[in-house]
Amino acid sequence: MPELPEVETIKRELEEKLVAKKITDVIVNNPKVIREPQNKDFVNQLKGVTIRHILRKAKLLILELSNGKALTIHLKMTGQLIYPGTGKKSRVSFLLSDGKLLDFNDQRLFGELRVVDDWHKLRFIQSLGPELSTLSPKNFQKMLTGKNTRIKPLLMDQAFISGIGNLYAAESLFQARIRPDRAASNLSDKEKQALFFAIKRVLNEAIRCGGSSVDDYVRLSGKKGNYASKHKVYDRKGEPCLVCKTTIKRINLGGRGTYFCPKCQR
DNA sequence: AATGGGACCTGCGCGC
DNA sequence: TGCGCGCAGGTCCCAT
Repeated sequence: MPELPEVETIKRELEEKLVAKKITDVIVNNPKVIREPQNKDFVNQLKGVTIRHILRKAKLLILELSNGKALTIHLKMTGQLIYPGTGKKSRVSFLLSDGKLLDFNDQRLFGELRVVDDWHKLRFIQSLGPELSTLSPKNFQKMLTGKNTRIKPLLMDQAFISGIGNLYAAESLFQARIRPDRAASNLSDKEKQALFFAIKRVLNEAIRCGGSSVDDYVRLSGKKGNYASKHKVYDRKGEPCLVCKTTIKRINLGGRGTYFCPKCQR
């Protein structure tokens, strides 16, 4: 479930550890995670190139390379990047010029590695909406007007706002005291503003904590992030609300488990 | 156009 | 105990 805070955490750690290092070899243990290019070109295009810059767009990691190409990494649900790695359970390992490995692990094989000429042209990138951090509260308010769809699936719609997934949508809506099944268009201006600041606060705090380690997510070092202990509703079905002690409910919205407090959130 | 559901995968936890 | 099933959720794709 890596979302914006988890990917941002890894991005910062990669930046610190990998920039200016060279990829000297690539060990492919499971080619399934390599989406582009399909053949040996993936390895050939990476061997001997230096990692110049590391970027994050929504939940996608982008490593810009000295040959003008980019290595993009999407962790999807169970992807991990570990440095220094062991190569033991990795799907793909990158041997670096310092003699250490960068491991890409991914239990469920949903993750995606690509080498592309121009990452800006990726369809995934082209379809992304803005990140909340680039918006003003007024912008955000305007974007919500006329949207009859339910607020939680809307927040998770990467074409609308990018970076937010199931966990942070739930936590942000709790902080803003808004029920996840409300129609976006019927939120008051005050609620829209509260939501804007709640998302900002939740994402920033999660980044400060190094992300939420539920399921498989770990930081680059292999250590867990610390935000999971701060969750108010996510994965707390049947437990008492930390504010009012009402039992946290779980409903299904847009095919996703959705946690909320029926009393605090209206 | 918005929404729902399935597909992609694997491991875990549940109920019987 | 062991088995089968549902579930976890990011993204794409198709149907309605």
